[in-house]
Amino acid sequence: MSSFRAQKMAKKKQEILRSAAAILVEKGYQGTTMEEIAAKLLMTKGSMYYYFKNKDDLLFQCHLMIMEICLDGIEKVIESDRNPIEKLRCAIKEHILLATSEKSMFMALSKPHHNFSDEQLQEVLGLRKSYSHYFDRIIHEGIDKQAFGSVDVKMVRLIILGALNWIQEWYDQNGPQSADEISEAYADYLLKMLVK
Amino acid sequence: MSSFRAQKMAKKKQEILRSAAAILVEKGYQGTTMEEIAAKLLMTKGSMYYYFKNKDDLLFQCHLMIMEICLDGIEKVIESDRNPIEKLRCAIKEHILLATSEKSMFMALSKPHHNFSDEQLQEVLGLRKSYSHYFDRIIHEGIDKQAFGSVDVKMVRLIILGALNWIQEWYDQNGPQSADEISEAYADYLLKMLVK
Amino acid sequence: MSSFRAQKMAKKKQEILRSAAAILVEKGYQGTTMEEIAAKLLMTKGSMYYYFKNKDDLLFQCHLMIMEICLDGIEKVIESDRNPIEKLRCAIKEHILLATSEKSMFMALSKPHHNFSDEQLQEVLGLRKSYSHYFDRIIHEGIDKQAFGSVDVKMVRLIILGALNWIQEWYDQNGPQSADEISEAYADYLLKMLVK
Amino acid sequence: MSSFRAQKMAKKKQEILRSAAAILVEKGYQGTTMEEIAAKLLMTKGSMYYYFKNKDDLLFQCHLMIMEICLDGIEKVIESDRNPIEKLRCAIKEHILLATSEKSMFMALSKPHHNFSDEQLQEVLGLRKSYSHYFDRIIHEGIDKQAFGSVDVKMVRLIILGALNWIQEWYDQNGPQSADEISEAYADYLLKMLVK
DNA sequence: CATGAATGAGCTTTCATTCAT
DNA sequence: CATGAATGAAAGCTCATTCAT
Repeated sequence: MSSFRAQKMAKKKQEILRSAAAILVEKGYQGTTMEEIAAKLLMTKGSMYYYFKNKDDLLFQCHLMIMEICLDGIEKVIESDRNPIEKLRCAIKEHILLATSEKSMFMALSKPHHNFSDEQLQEVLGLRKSYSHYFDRIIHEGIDKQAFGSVDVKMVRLIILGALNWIQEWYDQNGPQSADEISEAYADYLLKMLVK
Repeated sequence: MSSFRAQKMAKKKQEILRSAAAILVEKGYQGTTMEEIAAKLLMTKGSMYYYFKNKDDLLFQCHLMIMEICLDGIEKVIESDRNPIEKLRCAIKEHILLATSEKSMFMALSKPHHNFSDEQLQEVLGLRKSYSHYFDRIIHEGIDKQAFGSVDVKMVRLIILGALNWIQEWYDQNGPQSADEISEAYADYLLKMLVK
Repeated sequence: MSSFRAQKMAKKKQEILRSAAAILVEKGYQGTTMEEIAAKLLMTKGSMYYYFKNKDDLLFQCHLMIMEICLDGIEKVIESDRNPIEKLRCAIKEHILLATSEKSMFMALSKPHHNFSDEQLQEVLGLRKSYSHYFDRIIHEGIDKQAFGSVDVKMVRLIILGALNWIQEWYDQNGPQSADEISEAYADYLLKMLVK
Repeated sequence: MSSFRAQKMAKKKQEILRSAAAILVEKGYQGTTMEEIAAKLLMTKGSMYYYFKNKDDLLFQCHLMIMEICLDGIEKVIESDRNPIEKLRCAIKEHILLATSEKSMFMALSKPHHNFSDEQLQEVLGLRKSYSHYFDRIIHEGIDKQAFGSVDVKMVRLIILGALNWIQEWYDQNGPQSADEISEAYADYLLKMLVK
């Protein structure tokens, strides 16, 4: 009943967010206009405001949605019964696949400080931290199980995430390398930093 | 005489560019206003247009300037008589130092495609390619001299530059780690991907 | 049957008008949104358009309703068998009570010229004129019966109505003076202008 | 030098304020658009923002300007060596002349609470209170000197100001009565409330 | 009848850009 | 050369209004 309506609204919101994410990743926050987002969905500017309070809100929800997808992905990896090496390889692959196919804007919005309210910022940073922690956990596990050498966990994680997020800058859907090949190669090289 | 004038103008241009770069890195292209840039230099908006055709031009020159600094840095490294391992270590350190101290916006401006004219874009991409090639040359040299394993040069370079450029996202001047320490650690870990 | 429906509709209309009047008086015509009016009645924006053609119409009907109440009030006073002094005193009291309790927007909407159609404007002005005439009649009656001095009727009426309508600007339901006390005092002072 | 520029800017500001005041009085805050104000001065919307931070600021300065004019007027009356009756008569005349000729919006903007920031509101209310106090002072003086009966000062002042402010609602520059005649009549009648 | 959803006109505001002085 | 001033295009946002269901 009312939940039906609510669900329909939620679907529409998701649709908008998905579409908006692509543009936001492409052009950045300031470079994206509400009109553009609307036009891509054959809507009008005004209609967006039925679903989202304002541009900031839209961007924020975008962030949340993508972060959730990312977190879902890595949580499954964490909970699997793979060994740490395989876990890290999977996490890397997953991240790259999201970043290339789903237009993930994970951590893609530089300096979110300038766009979000304090409250929103806290939530975004919290989720980012969660995601980072999952990576740290895998690395720690590897060290404990002596699969990895005793590295500076935070540093290594920053290197890995940096390398992964940079892919969006140069990845070309029609380029010579498939996302799969890239992720395979990335996983191989990055793991060399860790395995004994 | 006219060269005197020209030199004075060049100085002023440099001054503006240096100041603008800092703000541009902080707030992004669209988030930075001409007024802000002018205010920081105690100028007025209008005056900027004596030195630069328009905002895009300013951004473009900014890019050129920073790229030149970066290229100067790596060229010196290339021409030194260090071995490949030391060269790569130096290049990494140099890049990080520029990225943290000089507020380099090297490659920091994502997707320049949207702001530059075709002509400008070609020049920027050319310089970026030059910079990349220098890294590639060091890696190739390492492989030839059997200091590095036979890696996929382009892939490894992308990983390295990605990791380096990400530093700007989290680096905090007042944080616990100095740029020096970071660069040391980064160089160590990244080299692990390469050395046999 | 149809009269039953009609009656039910009329009731609803009244309900809406009463609620709308309060907000309109508070925030003015332009400051009041259809949504606000609807929300206060737990309706939706769209539903209002079943009862009223548009916002102007709503405002117009609002005016009519309130004017009718005011006119009813003063007509009863006129028809009573009080002497002119008592009639004027009553009329003043009645006006103040309406203005403070019932949130009368009598003449409260300044410059209605900008919101109403010509036709509507004529009707509103007509009713306003009627109301004014009732005051004039009382004053004339007082002069004829030598209860009042021979004043400029229109001028005195304008003074009285101005003083009365201003009350809405400063009246505070929780203030020290009750509407009753205010009306008592106002009547006393205003009558001093008239009585010999 | 710089004061010359500043003075020129101040002049322009005044010019805008004067023009804006007229429209604001006519159409109210929400009904007035920046474009209208600009158009009347053969300017463009954008230019207004060179002189005023935003619409609220413009309105606020408008208020201040008019209040200052009003206060100047009544201060001169207060300081004159007239007797209380003449002072009150002058104050009333002055107010009416301002309200009719100068398009005074003194206290004309109903419910300023909805448009001003707390800080601004305090200042506006402060000035209003000052103006009111001047009237009170005259009335008190009259009572002390036994020119007036012992009336409720606040009440009488509210009646007077209400009557005066209402004039804007019906005054017509081309009407039969001149502002002078009106003010003469108003002063006469209103004083009857006071004199013994 | 009522409403959820969509629309589009209109408003405030920002800002790159221009130009007379 | 530098600047104060002006401009206009474009953005974000609001809201009266409509309409299929």
